[in-house]
Amino acid sequence: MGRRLPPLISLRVFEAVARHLSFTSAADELHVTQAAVSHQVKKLEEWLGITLFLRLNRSIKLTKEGEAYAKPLTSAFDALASATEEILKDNGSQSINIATFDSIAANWLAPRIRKFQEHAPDSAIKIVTQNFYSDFSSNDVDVEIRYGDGNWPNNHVVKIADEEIFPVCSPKLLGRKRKLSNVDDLQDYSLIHDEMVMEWNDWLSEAGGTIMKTAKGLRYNHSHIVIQSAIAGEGMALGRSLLIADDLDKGRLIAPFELKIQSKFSYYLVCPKELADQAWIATFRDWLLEEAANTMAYYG
Amino acid sequence: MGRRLPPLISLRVFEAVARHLSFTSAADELHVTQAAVSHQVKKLEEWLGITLFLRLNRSIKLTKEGEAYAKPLTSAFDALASATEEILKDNGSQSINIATFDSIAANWLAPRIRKFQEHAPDSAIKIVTQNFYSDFSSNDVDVEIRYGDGNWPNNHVVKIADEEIFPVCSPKLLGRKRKLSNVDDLQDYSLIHDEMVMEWNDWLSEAGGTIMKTAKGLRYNHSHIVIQSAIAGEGMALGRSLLIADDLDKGRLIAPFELKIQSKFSYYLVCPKELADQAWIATFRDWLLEEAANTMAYYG
DNA sequence: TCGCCCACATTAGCCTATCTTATGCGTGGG
DNA sequence: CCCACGCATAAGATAGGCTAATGTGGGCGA
Repeated sequence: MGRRLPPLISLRVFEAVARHLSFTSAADELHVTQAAVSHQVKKLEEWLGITLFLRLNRSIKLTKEGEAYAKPLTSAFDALASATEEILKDNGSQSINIATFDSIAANWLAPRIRKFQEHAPDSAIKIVTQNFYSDFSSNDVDVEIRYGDGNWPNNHVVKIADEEIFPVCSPKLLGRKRKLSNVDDLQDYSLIHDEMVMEWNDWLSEAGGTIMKTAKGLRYNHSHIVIQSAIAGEGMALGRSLLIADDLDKGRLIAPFELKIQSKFSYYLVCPKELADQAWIATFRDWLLEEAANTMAYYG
Repeated sequence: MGRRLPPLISLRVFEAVARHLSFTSAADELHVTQAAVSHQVKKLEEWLGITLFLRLNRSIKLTKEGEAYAKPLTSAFDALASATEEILKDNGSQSINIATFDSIAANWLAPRIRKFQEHAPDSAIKIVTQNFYSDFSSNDVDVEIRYGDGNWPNNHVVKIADEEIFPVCSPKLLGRKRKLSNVDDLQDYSLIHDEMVMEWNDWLSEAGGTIMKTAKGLRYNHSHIVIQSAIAGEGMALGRSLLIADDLDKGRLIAPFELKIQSKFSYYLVCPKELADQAWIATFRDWLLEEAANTMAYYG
């Protein structure tokens, strides 16, 4: 047939820029840097031997040729996308099995997964909560959201969010106060211990507080019970930023200090290497990243 | 917008394979190896999580899904191609200036360039014959077909064809004979010397013949005059495979020996690096390569 | 029936296109 | 007037694509 096509990546980038009339926001859409977009547009212009954009100072404009070129490209890429959607949909009653710990499921994923359903209305999503890492050997788990150090060789691993640790409690615990001024004021409160997070004494030492002799207070091995417990006003807990964002937002919990300690653990999406390139996993990954970024944006 | 598209190269490869129903011939169309095609198809299948082809033993077949997928892809790529053609056409009264030596122009390029016109009907093609290499500093020359050693730094250089050197003459010179059995039989004929090619004695020594004491015969510095001279029956000449293919084909020249010596020079397409990626140059390059391959295929 | 060979698959390694980071540049806006 | 916005450019890292070589399975010819 001998169709001669420009470099396809350049074409796609150009098409995106033409829609946005902005290199920068096209870069956003494509998840690359502005520099990459600039390169690709330049490459296409050189390939064609035709200037496609007029670079004004704080904006760009399509040239006459660029204008005429962009339109059919948009339709063509739409066609590619919808053909792809179509084939995925027909085949797409795939059930997506997502494993994760109780706490992540209860306090973060479950309240948000409905939004993902809307992105991928044709897939049957199943959330499997378990308090161990899956080995993906059976077929009940496709991907897993893990909390840990990210070191899981032989798997496809993508970091979703870092985590910060800081004391939280029910507003009623502080009474009229909203803030505490000194870390050592914590000594006055009963502390809730969470075995999934750092020890209070470790946190205090990093925060420059006084180490406590005795570990007084409640002790749980599930963060979401700790959170429930804190909400109930049973004491001061070490909160995990991702998990308690909603509770802070709703006012069920408050953070009496500005101080936040960086956890050595983060959240990761993990799946078998073979699945890493699958379309729906990429979709899920992108959604997760965006959602986690939104959550973390809460902290400013 | 957030279109999710499969890797575009995979898509394109798949589309080609779907048309050809053959990995191998799609590879041909795309100018890559069969292995590359296999990789890309596999990649797309993994990305989608859907098998697109049934691999039978001596053929392949589209699956139901593949079939449904291929159709819209073909249209979409057609759309991309025709949009590209369109913009190039509108802008395409570019004049293409091709420089080359007299001999190449007269004996090879000129008889074929009409075919290229058909490929690129909207461009004004100009052939500039000159007996020196262009430096591309002025704008009268865009690309050049050169005969030489390929060592021209700072330029984009692509080899078009290698060259073989062997004696040729008019059929009438040999009379009833079509072949000569021994290289030393050449001693009986008057020799035409071509300064653009190797010396007869160099050729004889490589061919295992006897060196001649005196350089008898005519001497020219333009191969195409040498060829004319040989056709006119003035003697035996050292023919350059590419240039004399047509004359051999038409019977105006014959080659009395099977023996061919590999020239240390070849034919190259040369252009300034900045132009190397331009669409029409790539078109011209592909056409040249194919045409040269056709010519050389004459020698089997 | 045997073995060849045709087409696609696979593996390992190279290479180049693409991307990133860092920085430059020109100008309109506060 | 100077900042900051938006694109360009340079240099270096990386991943993805390609190749060459080889493997595999089963028709097809002798």
